[in-house]
Amino acid sequence: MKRTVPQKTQRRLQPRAGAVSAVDMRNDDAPLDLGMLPEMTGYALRRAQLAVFADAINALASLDLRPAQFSVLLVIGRNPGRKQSEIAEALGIQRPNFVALMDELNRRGLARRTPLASDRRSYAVVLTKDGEALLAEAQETLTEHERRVRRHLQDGQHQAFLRTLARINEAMSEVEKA
Amino acid sequence: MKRTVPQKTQRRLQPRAGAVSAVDMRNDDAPLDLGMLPEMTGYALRRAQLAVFADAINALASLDLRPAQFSVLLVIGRNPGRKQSEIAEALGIQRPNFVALMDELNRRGLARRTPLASDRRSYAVVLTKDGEALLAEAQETLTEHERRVRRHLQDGQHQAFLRTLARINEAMSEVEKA
DNA sequence: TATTGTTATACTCTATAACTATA
DNA sequence: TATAGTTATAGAGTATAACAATA
Repeated sequence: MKRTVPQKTQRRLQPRAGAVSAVDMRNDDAPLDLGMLPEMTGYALRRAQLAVFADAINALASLDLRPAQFSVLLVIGRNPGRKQSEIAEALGIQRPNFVALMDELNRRGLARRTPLASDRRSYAVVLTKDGEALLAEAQETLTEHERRVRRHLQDGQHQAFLRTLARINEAMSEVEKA
Repeated sequence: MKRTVPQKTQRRLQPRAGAVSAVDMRNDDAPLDLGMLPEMTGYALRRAQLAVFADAINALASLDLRPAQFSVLLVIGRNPGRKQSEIAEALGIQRPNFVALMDELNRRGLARRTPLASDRRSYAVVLTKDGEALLAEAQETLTEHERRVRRHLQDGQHQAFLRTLARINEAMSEVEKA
């Protein structure tokens, strides 16, 4: 299998004595240039969100809860007796994806579906005593987590920061519809 | 459109002769209570990140690029000849997951692997002409996207905002190691 | 022994179509 | 016809173990 002319993939053959290509002259130790990425709002938002979530996920793991499970417990606890689809919508979770989530909370004895007499297609969802207790623990755990996050924001700064995040969220979500 | 009775909120029809459970007495029209969620930094970060990314994803879709593909093109373009594993690490992408990403860019003629004479285990990755052209287009597209995002930040505010995001990212990433 | 690229695999999250039983 | 819950499924994204070639 030998070729004479334009090798199909341009394989860089042997060093060919001194024939160091431009590619090989680079400094392999320098940190990579990320270009415009660090100045992009979305990139910065994503990195910060992942870093904050890593701490929250780790904290909730001690209760065997993931963030989505916590948010479901919280919203059911705050709105007992609402329909399953209302809880899902409030959290931006699609109805089909909510089923397994709810099944798991039910299996663990944390939440229950109860038939609605007024509409037999629907279920009202409520927390069990165990669910309320676990929710209370999770809220304490996440309050500590939130303190860890806010340690890195100057006093009073986090209010303005949260407002900015909410404004971006609302404004960009509107654009989305257009 | 007047009504004599303010039943708007109490529209639980068919009270069914006292057979109404506590669950059924709720106001089904009120927006749900999200509890502590809106005050949590991580929740606000996530919502904002998703909203901003929705716009970026939509913008990049016209070039048949996803955000991860754009970031790979960008970092290769800025650091031509680097090893595949270096590009992946700079973007926080695990080596096994980078393979299919790189395969796809290669299949589309946007990037190439070229053998490294100095270490025959490694490949240096570079953009093709097509890859450079598409990268340039994508950067223009995302610069417009970034303008749309910053329209919602007061003048000069976005610099402080980006710094805050970066500080949170760095600080929380350190904690992570501990 | 350690590292690079790779394969295989698995689990989460998300998104859509379509079924059922009700309304 | 339309809606609530469900099933099935598919696509990304992400994570780890292990192998071959090479260092």
